[in-house]
Amino acid sequence: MKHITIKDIAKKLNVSVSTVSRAFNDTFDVSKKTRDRVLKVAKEMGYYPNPIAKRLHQQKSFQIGIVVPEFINDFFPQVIMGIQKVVQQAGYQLLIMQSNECYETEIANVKKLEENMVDGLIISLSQETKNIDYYNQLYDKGIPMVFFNRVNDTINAPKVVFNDFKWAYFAVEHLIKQGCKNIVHLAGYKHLSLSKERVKGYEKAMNKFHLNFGKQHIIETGFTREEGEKAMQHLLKQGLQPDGIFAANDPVALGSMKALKQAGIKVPKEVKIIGFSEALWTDMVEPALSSVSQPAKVIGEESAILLLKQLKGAPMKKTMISLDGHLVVRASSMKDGLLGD
Amino acid sequence: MKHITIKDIAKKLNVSVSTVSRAFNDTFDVSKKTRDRVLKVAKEMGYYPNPIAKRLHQQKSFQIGIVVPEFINDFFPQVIMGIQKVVQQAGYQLLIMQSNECYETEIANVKKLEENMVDGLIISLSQETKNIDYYNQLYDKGIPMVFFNRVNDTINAPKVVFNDFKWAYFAVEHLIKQGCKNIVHLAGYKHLSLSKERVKGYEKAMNKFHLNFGKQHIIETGFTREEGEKAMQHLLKQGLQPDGIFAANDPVALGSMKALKQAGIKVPKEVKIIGFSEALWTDMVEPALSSVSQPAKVIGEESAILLLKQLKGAPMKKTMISLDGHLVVRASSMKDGLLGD
DNA sequence: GCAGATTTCGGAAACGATTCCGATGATCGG
DNA sequence: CCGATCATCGGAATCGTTTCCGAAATCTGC
Repeated sequence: MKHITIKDIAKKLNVSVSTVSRAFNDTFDVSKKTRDRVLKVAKEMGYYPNPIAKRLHQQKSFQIGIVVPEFINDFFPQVIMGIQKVVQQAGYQLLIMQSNECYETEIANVKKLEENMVDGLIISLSQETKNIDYYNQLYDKGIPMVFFNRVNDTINAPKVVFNDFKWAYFAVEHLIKQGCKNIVHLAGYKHLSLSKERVKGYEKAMNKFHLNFGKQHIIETGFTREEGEKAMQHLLKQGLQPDGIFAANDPVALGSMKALKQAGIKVPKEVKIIGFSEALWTDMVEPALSSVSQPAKVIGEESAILLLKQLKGAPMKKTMISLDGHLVVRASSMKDGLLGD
Repeated sequence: MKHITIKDIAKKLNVSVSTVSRAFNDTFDVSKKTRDRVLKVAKEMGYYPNPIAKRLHQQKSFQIGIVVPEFINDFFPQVIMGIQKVVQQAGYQLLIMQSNECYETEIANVKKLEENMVDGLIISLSQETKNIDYYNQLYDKGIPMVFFNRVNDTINAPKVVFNDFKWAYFAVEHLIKQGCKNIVHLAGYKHLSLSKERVKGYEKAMNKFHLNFGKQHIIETGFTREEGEKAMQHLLKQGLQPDGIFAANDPVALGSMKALKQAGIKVPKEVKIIGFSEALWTDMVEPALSSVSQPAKVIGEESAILLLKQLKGAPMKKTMISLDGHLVVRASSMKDGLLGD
């Protein structure tokens, strides 16, 4: 029942505990003969070092705190998988918390992680979070940190983001090439930098093809299906029917699709739709939803690598890694969609 | 930069460290006056106790290990949320690992958690896992454990499961009441107890209404959409067209739905379908998929409560908690589905 | 063969908390 | 007023490991 310690081995071999410790840590000042003896007996007794004692002595918890807005949708779990894969090899553990898109719980989570003495933090901001003073204070105190995806312009710590601007541009360009001329952008929340970037990408594509009709074609919706549905219904009620929709994410795209169907408007024949973020169910709906795919796992891996560098003491300037994805074109945005009705 | 310890407070107040410790732990042998003094200064200095030192002394890691097959789909993340909610209040942390449905990594994960000296384990077995000797050894050694959902008959530790038998029965009964007479069950994997239970529920309902045509109506499929699609295609090629399908889970149900549509067979008019587990996208497909909803979060909470009881030293007999869900009836299984085509 | 360098190891301090033991001073009853 | 109880606190051990310091023991060169 009781755990075998370094002392038990020392007693059995009539050596000191320091010798046993040296044998395990492979230091220079222990003879090969005694080291082999120690290792052999330790294996026989089923010894493995107590990580808690090690942590206390080395003044390091070997734990990394993670705060994400949620993890019931598939994006964040995939990011976390990427993080886990990288940090596990370096001997670190993950403490995962979720803010539920709420600023107060987000900060409370970070404080709880601080009390647990995590060695570093990886964070994705909640929708609500606008004030990031606390984070900048932490970072300036020297605590290793990385932010991903939900970031903010004023953050000092390094960031890993998706290239929202570029891929929003490609998404809209794709719609235009499929024949759309009157494209509406159902945007998320204005204050998030990812929304800003996507709006910029939308505008650039529209300008390039001389299709820009101004800000009334950009509608702030939020990120849920219900909000997408309502926005579309509102638009139709006003008598405005676009022929293309670029949605902030896949649920919003789906919501707008439902509203169109209910109004008897055919997708993709009359209106073409493309979403964002590549949810797991995009090819299960009908017509199958085109979308922009983000490399969630890679985002996690890159974030973890950046954090590990900081943990090794590497000086980290205000860096930002911007990752690329790819368009997943399906029936909902095709000129002559085979599956469309 | 450096962390404030109990010694710093002791020095500042000219008392011993033991007094400071007593003040925090609220023991009887410290005067209220000095306790208040200590607490006040501690707050001023921003002190909080080092959890690692506490863990070392108390010979407890305050960590709980979790092993699940995967967490990119929504079921397991929801369970984990339930666990987290309960254990966090009791001061425990979660170390989450995934087996990727592979027996070897599952065992490797458990061993890694042992080395990290977790105080207890919560496990959901992989598809592959048949041999559970290692788990029974661990449990007999006295390590607190709870299994959930993916369990096995020979496990000694307490279990928390969904009442698959009962709700499979209700699902099939629902199809029968909607007019189905020739119902096929697309089952998962035979060796899993949840599949066995669902088969039993299917059979009981069929027997009750004198509709049982034997084992050829039960087809082992696995758990993916592709497998559901193939199974259905195979069935149609044989000239066998059921009028109802009870699927092992939602992806399999969706796969069969696709195969039916491609063959020009109308859902739910000609064939009615019900799935299992209530994936997030069930109301996004068309026709919306009926399903059996499992209380994932409650499963997590109950598992955590059972584990905490063991951690407090409560003797735990071979118990099993069986939870109920509810039917979510949508268009895919309705006699006169409004949304059906 | 001996001074000095080198190898190898034991003892003890340290990490930050808890807790047992004993000592001091105050208080109380008779 | 004095022995005994009680409240309050300091000192030290403890948890399991690492690491510094110093001391043997062996080895090197001359």
